[in-house]
Amino acid sequence: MDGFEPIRRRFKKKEKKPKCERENDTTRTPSMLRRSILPFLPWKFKIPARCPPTPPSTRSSAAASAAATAEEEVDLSVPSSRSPDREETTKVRFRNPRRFLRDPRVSRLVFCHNLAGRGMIEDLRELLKQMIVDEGSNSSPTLCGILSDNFKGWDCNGLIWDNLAKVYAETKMVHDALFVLGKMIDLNIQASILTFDSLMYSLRCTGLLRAPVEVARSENTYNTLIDSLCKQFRLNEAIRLFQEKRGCEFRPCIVTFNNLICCSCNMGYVGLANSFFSMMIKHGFFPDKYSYNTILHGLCVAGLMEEALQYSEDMERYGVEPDVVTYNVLIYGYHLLGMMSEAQKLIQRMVVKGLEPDIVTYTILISGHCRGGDVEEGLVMWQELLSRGFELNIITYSVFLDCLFKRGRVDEVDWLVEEIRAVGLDLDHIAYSILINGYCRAGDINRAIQLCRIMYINKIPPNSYVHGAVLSYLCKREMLSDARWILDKLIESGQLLDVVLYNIVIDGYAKAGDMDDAVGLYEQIFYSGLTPTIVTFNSLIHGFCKSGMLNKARVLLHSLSLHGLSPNAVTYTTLMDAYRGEGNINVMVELLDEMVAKGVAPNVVTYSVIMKGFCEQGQMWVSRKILKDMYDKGISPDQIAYNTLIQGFCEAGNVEMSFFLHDEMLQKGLEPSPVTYNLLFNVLCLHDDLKNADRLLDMVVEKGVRLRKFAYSTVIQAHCIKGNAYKAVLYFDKMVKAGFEISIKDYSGVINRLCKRNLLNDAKVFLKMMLRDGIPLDLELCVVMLNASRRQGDHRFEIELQAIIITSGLLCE
DNA sequence: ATAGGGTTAG
Repeated sequence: MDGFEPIRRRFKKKEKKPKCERENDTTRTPSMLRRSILPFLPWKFKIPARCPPTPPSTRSSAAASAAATAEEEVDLSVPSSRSPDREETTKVRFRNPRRFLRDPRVSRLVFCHNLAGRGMIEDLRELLKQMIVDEGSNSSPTLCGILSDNFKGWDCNGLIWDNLAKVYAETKMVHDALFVLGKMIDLNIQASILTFDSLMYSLRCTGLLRAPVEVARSENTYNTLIDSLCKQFRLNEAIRLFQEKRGCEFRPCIVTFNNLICCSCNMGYVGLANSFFSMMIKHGFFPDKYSYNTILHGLCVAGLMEEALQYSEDMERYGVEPDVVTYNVLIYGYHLLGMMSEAQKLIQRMVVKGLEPDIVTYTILISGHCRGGDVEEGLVMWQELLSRGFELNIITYSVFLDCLFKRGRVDEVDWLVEEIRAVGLDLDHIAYSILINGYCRAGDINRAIQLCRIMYINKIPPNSYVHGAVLSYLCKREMLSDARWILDKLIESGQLLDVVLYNIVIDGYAKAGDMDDAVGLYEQIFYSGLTPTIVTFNSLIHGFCKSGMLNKARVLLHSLSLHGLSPNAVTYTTLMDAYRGEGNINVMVELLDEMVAKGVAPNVVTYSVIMKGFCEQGQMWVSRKILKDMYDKGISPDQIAYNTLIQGFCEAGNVEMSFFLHDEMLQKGLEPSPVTYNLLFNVLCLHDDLKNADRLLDMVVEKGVRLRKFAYSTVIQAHCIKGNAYKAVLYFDKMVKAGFEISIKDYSGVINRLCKRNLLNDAKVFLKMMLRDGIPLDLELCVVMLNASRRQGDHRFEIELQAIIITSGLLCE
């Protein structure tokens, strides 16, 4: 009975595995555990007393075969279907039970039928896999013989055959799998699509791909085969088979067309999907809701909203009613384009049509709002979702977790994870990677690594997203040798790595100005059998620009086509920014022209770079015009675009225009950023307009805007310079209350300026605050105050300061 | 058989 223990535990808790990691995953402990347990299963058979075991000496092969004709009834003890802890007895008829029940293969196949009967398919497969491993390759004739001789007519017998074929396929014993499949055809047992899938997967690198076609040539085989190829993203082979066999050997069905459309879309070939759509109509099929929804999805993902809407109108015209999926697909399309207002309009339309938004609709909306920076609206949606009583799933929770991280609300993550656990959901590999990415970005590498460990414990090994998060963390902190060490270890492990991981480290080198290592790693990409992407080149171009090798960068731009790559907006913007940095506006504009000529659309960053370039040349009004053009071109300027222009006008001393742009931001629904306020406070203070600076500060704080420390200290120091010590103290206090960490620099900035204006008594107020906060004096600040006290003849303070200098040992440093 | 979540570059 001992051997049952781990198995029994499995009855109680069913574990879920991420779909994509099911295949090929041999490191999962449960299966290793099970594999080591299963051969020792203490399966008990009670051989009837009237049928004593044959003494070994009399067991000749002749006797055995003679006895094999008799059929006898045997009692079998099996775990009870109601309670796995108990056993129950089943009567089974066998030909020659003595012989067969001593054969472990037979007893295991009995167990297999028992498991299948109770729907425990995973355990069934595990047991079959163990048998196959024990028997080795070319064991299929023996096992098939036992199955067909003794188990014909048993319930679930077909299931055993099917899974035997599947497990052989999974164990890469393809010849055995094909043998079983052939026997199944003889016995008229239908093989499942899952089995075909497994076989196809095992055969994909061998020359045996045709084999299943040879053994299983039913009307439906080609459809199954094409579906299976589509599921494995082997579009070329699917199309080849479709073209070769269409008309003569099989008639495609609507599902096959839908699968071909789906696969084409998933691989990014929407045009091809369109052709299949037309071809389907030519074959006399009416596209159904799956056909429409699938192609709509493909169009939406490709950003072709207009065509998608066209299809959705056709759909209605031809009497295929759009359903929730249709609307969700369209809403997702708008989400991808960042057009959440259009998405909202669609919701209204679907409600008018009597369709209720479901959990997927809400997930898309929350994700869209949070990604667009409107977390408040995301929260409203989240509340609505909760109030509707939907049962939340891990995807919805993941979206919300990601929102929290992206808005820097890291302390709220814990309770959400707590809630996920409380409702009985398990974190999956995406949820983990969101957490790990979030913690890495928040700088909490310890939490991230702790989560990696938990992933291993839960048998969800960290994947490329997780490795990428850790590598980015290290690269951002210029811990490049550590990043490289990890990357090398991953390369050594022999698995084909995601080129993104190379990109991250190459970018790290480029940003650090280490172009030798950047180029070295770039070459390693080819050694690893991978291909660089446009991101790889953009990082290299950025690196060359940063190192002042602009010509090299430009040459790289023009060599992209040799690698089959096209420059994108980032490529051009990087180069344009570099030439701008050198004050070479001409080349910047030249590159812009080249970019437009090549059909690469400038984006909001490109425009910001151009505006900055013109501002730096004193042409603010040209920049202002560019900002207006952006609206005409349908590109919404972001905070950085406005800040760039505001900075231009600030540096030109045009306070009025700076504030005009600030107001325009608010009017356009764009929340000014902390940088916007830094610029505005700075320009007011430079122009001695402290009245307005105070007013703005009070107003903004009142509104709950979180300012940077720079904004406070700008105003405080301006007051010091003007000698408004009272105001300086007031705002210093507000800065402290806002929770900023105050250092000696903040105090010395204030004290310096007060001393310069001979406001020694006010300087003393700050000195007291500073000592009260436990911040030690430094020599420089002492000397400043010492000189001021001498100038003002404050001998007492002078002596006090001298004493401080001597007793604190500042002179010895 | 169709829909929703996570990495890299300016």
